Amino acid sequence: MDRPKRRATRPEALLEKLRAAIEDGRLPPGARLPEEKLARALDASRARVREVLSLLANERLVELQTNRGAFVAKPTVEEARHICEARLMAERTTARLAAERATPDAVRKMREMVAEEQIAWDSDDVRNAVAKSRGFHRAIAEAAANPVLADILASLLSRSALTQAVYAARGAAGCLCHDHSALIDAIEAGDPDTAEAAMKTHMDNIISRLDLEPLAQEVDIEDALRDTL
Amino acid sequence: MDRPKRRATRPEALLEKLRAAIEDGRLPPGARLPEEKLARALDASRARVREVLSLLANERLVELQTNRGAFVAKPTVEEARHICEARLMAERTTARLAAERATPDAVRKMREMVAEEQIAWDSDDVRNAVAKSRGFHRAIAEAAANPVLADILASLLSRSALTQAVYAARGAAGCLCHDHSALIDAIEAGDPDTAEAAMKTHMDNIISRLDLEPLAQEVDIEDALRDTL
DNA sequence: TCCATTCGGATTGTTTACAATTCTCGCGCC
DNA sequence: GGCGCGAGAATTGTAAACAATCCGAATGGA
Repeated sequence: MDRPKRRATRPEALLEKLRAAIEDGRLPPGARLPEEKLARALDASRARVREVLSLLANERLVELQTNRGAFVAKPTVEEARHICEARLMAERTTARLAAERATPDAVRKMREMVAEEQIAWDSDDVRNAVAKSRGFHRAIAEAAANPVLADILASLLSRSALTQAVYAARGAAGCLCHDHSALIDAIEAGDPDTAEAAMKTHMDNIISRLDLEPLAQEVDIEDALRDTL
Repeated sequence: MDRPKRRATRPEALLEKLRAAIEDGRLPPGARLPEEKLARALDASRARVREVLSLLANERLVELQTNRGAFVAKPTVEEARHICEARLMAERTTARLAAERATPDAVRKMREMVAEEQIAWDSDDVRNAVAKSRGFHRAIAEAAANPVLADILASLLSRSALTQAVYAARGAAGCLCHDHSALIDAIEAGDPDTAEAAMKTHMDNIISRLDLEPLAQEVDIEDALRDTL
């Protein structure tokens, strides 16, 4: 019963495709998401697209405006800070648990991800490099052997991708592979404290490369133009 | 334009109603959720009910079986452990942040919740008491002033309610108000370390009152009956 | 020339009906 | 009496049509 009759995309695959497109910036923050075009592009019914959009809205990856349609979410500075804070929490715990539970196989996967990330960086394939970086963090979550925690972290990683797209300082996207290596070493050594500390410095690095201060998110028109009158 | 013409329930209100019903056990784990009956009971269209069910499935509060319908989720022992672990993480961070940021108003709300919880306990209204207990934890999350974190915790609280419904040791549901008071004191004093510690012991208490060991979740029929043959 | 208004196209929201699958109950057979 | 089988009912999955709303362009007037 595996004949190619299975036209169209299954619901979860559909969601995954859209999420991936948003995560690596092919659909940038603020982009419009017309139901019918999505349906055609993904070979699905409009109803299904609608459902997927509703799901993504619940994850705060898209914003649903009544009677106006769906848009890729565009986090405010405020929200970006909250996401970073939550992610710091999740990443630290994940690193600690991974150090306690990681199997050799899981460690191998992490190193693999970092290697692929490095290759992508070397060939200036930023999009792919950032994707591999996410893959690395997901690999850690897998090693932590807690699907609930992994889901939380995955969601925060997705939203982080959005904040990076909006607030990344010029030319400074993505992680530093050096940090990654130190992290893996601590996890492989089974040292939770060191792993957590390494993750903390890693996250500090990531956050410090964000431009959360200077952007005036919403300007008051009157204020802005008062002295030009 | 506020005339009562607004028949039926708005989508988010709908979701909230269902979630609440699941949280406080009016819809117990494993319960069937026929779309049409829900639609009638909530005065909504079937399409909308469908969408809400899909949302709740994404939160793992209901399980969606293709062609078979929706059921209130019934966490396995494994999953229950994972939820507890994740919740411990979220609660500790929340308590710490609340201690750093709580306003007098927020503290007042916490005390209010605890008081109402105590009243409910005294009148043997278990369901209401547990609900107030959740409200208390939510109040802390609000004081932590991080909506992202608050959403994560809220989701984990919902799922915790499910695990409690399945695995709570006989007659030992809910939190201990004594713990709550100590926690609030630490938060009010603005002492993050003490608050986090208090929350940790509180969570340890909650978890220790769960029966996660003895239940054989899925029995192998052959094994179970081998020596009776 | 600029602004307000209105009309048409496009997109979203909702309902309806229909197709497919599963469950239940009753019948016949072993 | 118990088991398997099959028809009917009930429920879910899907698609299509309709209604409501919003956006943009063209028109008319100041």
